[in-house]
Amino acid sequence: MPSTYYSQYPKFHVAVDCIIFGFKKGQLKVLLQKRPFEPRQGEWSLMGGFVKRDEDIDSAAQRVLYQLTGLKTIYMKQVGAFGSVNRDSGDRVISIAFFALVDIDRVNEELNHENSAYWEDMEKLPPLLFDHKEMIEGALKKLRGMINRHPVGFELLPPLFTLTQLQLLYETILGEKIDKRNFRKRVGELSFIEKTDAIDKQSSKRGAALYRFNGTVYQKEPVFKL
Amino acid sequence: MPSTYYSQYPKFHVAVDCIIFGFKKGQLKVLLQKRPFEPRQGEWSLMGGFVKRDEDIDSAAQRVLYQLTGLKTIYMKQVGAFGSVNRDSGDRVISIAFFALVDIDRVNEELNHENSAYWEDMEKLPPLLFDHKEMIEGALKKLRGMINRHPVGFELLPPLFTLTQLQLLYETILGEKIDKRNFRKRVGELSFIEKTDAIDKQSSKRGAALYRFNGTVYQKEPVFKL
DNA sequence: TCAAAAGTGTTAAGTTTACACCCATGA
DNA sequence: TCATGGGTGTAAACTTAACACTTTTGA
Repeated sequence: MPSTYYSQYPKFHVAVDCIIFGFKKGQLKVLLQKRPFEPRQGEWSLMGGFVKRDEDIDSAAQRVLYQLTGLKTIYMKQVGAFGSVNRDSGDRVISIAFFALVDIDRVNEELNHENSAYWEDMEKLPPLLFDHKEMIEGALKKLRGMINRHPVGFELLPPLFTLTQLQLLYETILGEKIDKRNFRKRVGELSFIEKTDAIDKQSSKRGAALYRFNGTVYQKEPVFKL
Repeated sequence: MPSTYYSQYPKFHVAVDCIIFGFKKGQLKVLLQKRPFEPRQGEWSLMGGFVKRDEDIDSAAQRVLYQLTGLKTIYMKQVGAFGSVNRDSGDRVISIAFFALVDIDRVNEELNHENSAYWEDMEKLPPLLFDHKEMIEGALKKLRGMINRHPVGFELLPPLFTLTQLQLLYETILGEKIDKRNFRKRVGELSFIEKTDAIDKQSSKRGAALYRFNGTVYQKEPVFKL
C-alpha cells in the first residue's frame, strides 16, 4: 500500500510564479500582471499558476510563460521555492519561482493585453503582491551571478545585435559602467560571438555592425567569460 | 470567499530533503539514511520529511536536521524544488532540497544510530533513492560556487582549526590542489581569520597553530575572498 | 557643418601562479 | 636521528584597468 504512509500528511496548493525579464532601450524590464482573481484582485503581481496534477513543475512554468507570451522555447531557470506559512493570504500555497529571459520584441502583445500584463522597468517597480518582490530580487541576483559565466544575456536581445546594445545590457544587469574598449576586446576573443555583414541603422547615423551568438560554435567549447 | 478560487486546484504532498555535509580526515561526507518506510524501505536516501500544515518550509528543514543531528543552529541553504511528476514512486510529492553544513563532531551519534543514518564519503556514494543523487549534485555545485566568496567553510570545521585543515577542506570541496604558500598568504590578509595561541598536537609532532573564524569582525566588513 | 554614436591600442597596476627549503618535535 | 607535517618570500606571467581620439553620416 504505497500511499498509506504518505496519506497521513497534509497536502498543499503548489504554484509557479514567473519573473519574465526583457530588455529595451537600456532598461531591464519585468512583465507584471494585474491579478485577475481574488483575494487581492487587481494588485500588481508576477504571472503565476497552479501546478496541475500530472504536470512537472518546470512544465507548469513553461505553460504559464506560453500563456502570457506565446513563446515556447524560452530560457528559464528556477529561482527557488517560497513557502512561508502566511505568504499567500488566500490559503497556504507553496510557490516555486522561475525566471525567464525573452526577446521583448517576440512577445505577443495581444496575449499581454488579454492578461492585463505590462512591462515595467526594474527601476520603478510598483508595490507587489505577497513575496513577489523577494522573488524578483532572487531572480536578479541569480541572473547577475551567471551573466558573466554563461551565455544567457543573448536571450534578452534580438538574434542580431550591436556591441553597444550588448554592453548596455551588461551594464544594466550588473548595475555598473563598463569600459567600451575593454568590453569589445573581450567580446573579440569569443569565437561564438560572430560579426555579420548586416548593419544596424536605427541607433546611429554611421551605422553599427550587427553581431550574432552562434550556439553551435559555443557548444564545441562551452567556455564563457565576459 | 478567498479559498473558493484556489480550491478548484489540486494539492500535493510537499517534503523537504536535507543534504547534510560534514568533513573529516580530508573527506567530504554526507549523512545518509536507510529509508524507514515504504515504498522502497531500506534504500539509501537523504533524510527528509513532510512539511506540516503550519510550518514554513525552512522550519521543516530545520526540524528534520534537528531530529537527525540534535543541532539547532545549523547553516542551511535551499538548493531548489524537485517536482517531476514521477520522482517519487509512492505518490506525487514535491520536494524541496536544502543543504546543511555541520561540524561533524557536534552531531549526536545516538540520534544518527536511532535513525539508521551514517556518514558516507562523497567519493563513494551508494545508489540513492529517487532523485536524491541529483539533489546532492545540486548542493555540491552550490557549495562550490559560494565557498570562495562566502565564509561558510568554517561551518564544517571545529571552532578551532589549523590552516592545513582549512586548506584540505577547500581542496576537497573544489576538487583541486591549492598551493600551500599562496593559500596561507591569502588567509593572512583576512582579519577575521584569527590566530589563537592554542596549538594542535593531533596532526603533527611539531604542533600547528589553531585559528578561529571571528564572525563579529567579519560582519563589520563582510568581504570574503579565498 | 556639426552632433551623435561607432570604432580602435597601449601602458601601468594589480593579481595570480610557480616554486624549495628550514623548523620543531616525538617516536 | 630521522620522518613528519608546519611554516615562510620572491619573481615571472598573466590579467585587468585606465585612458582619447578619429570615423561616418543624416539632419
